[in-house]
Amino acid sequence: MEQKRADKIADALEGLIFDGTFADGTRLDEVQLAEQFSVSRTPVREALQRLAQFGLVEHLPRRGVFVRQPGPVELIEMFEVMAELESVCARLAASRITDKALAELQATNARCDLAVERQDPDEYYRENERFHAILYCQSGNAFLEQECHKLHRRLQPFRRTQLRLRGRLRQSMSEHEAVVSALEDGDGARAAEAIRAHVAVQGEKFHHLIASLKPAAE
Amino acid sequence: MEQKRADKIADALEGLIFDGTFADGTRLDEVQLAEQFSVSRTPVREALQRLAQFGLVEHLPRRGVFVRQPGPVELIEMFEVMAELESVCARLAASRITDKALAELQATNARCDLAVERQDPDEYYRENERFHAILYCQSGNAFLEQECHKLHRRLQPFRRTQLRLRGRLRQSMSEHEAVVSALEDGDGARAAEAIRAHVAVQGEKFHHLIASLKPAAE
DNA sequence: AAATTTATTCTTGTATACAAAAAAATTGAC
DNA sequence: GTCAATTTTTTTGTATACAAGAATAAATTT
Repeated sequence: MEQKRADKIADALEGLIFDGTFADGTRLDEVQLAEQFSVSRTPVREALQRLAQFGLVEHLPRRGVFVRQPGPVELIEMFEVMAELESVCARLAASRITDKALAELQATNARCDLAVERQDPDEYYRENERFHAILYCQSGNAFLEQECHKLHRRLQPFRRTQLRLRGRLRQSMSEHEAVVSALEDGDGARAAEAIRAHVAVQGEKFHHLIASLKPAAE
Repeated sequence: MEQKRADKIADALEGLIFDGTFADGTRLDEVQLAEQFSVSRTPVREALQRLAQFGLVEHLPRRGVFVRQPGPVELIEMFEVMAELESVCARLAASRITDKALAELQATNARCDLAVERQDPDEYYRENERFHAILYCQSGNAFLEQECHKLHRRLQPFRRTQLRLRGRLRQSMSEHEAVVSALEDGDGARAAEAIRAHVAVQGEKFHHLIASLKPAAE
């Protein structure tokens, strides 16, 4: 499991874009990054190409690569797709999920509950991730699972801010329970609707998401 | 819009993988491809990395890149996801589609009909592509549209063989009409179900798909 | 003769060198 | 002084050179 230098650079750059070090529209200079990472331009270029494929940067031929933060509209769209993908997972999982996975889902949810009691957002975050990962897996469709993980990862920085909303943790919990309940009953339609409502950006969440974007948009 | 050499090489390699010139498991030698395309290793490597991101080849560190044709299971999974994505498009389009787009959808379908009459599979193929493209666009979600196009493109070589099934063209046509009819009524659920049934691999299509894979699998 | 270890070769990953294109700057004209 | 044109400089894209790891072949040992 030897990771190439290019991979590590790509990960590092992804982090720097996520945490706002590189604002939207910033040009990423190859030679500058190269000496910053103490490597040649070659691995830097590889990393940038990977980021371009992931949509984090835009590569204009003969012009350079520029950070491409999603705007409000694109973000809403991505969350809509995420909601629909997870909805599909839930519907498929309703008939395909194993007893063991269902038990693990309940256990994960219980740990979420504990995290809410302890007011531990980080722990909640971890268990929440696990909850969704199980759902993806239990769709029984490995390709769908992969696609979900990709988009999930892409939306990660925006979802973290969402969890800081007052009372959001408890509400998120009850939404999880609705999903589990529907899965227990093998009710695909209900499970799909429950997870869609959980993931979709609507109501308060919408305003909070837009507000969190303001600094970067300026 | 000057296309880099690497882009052209990526496209060419994609074609060579699609048409079976490079069978599953084949190692793609950098220097060999480089002299074959009369370029250096650099653009070849860029092209290979792009193909790896698209999932057409697998890149084992320090080992090389190998053609990775999807097996039967993965193919079924991809078609399932495609069906669900298009289903989402249809559901969203039902409430978002413009009158003009609906008219164009009907016109496209009429041209499909003509192509069936003339027994012109190529013409049908083109108009069929257009039908789906309109649907993606009318979801009103540009991100979803992009994702649909990506997967659609990936599945292209496998879908072409499907259209050669006896009587498949006419059946495909009537399925299109069911989608349009539902969209005319603004019935999202019915439109979603219609397009899902249209795209999903089931019944005869399943056997034909598996059969078409046999040569490559050997 | 079989196996293990060592040496050689081959291939990938990285660095550097070069070429072409775009951006910037300087010079010239009005 | 401003605008345009040409030159300079910077930067990307490509080629080549080098280094390190993996596969293979050879040789020595058991």
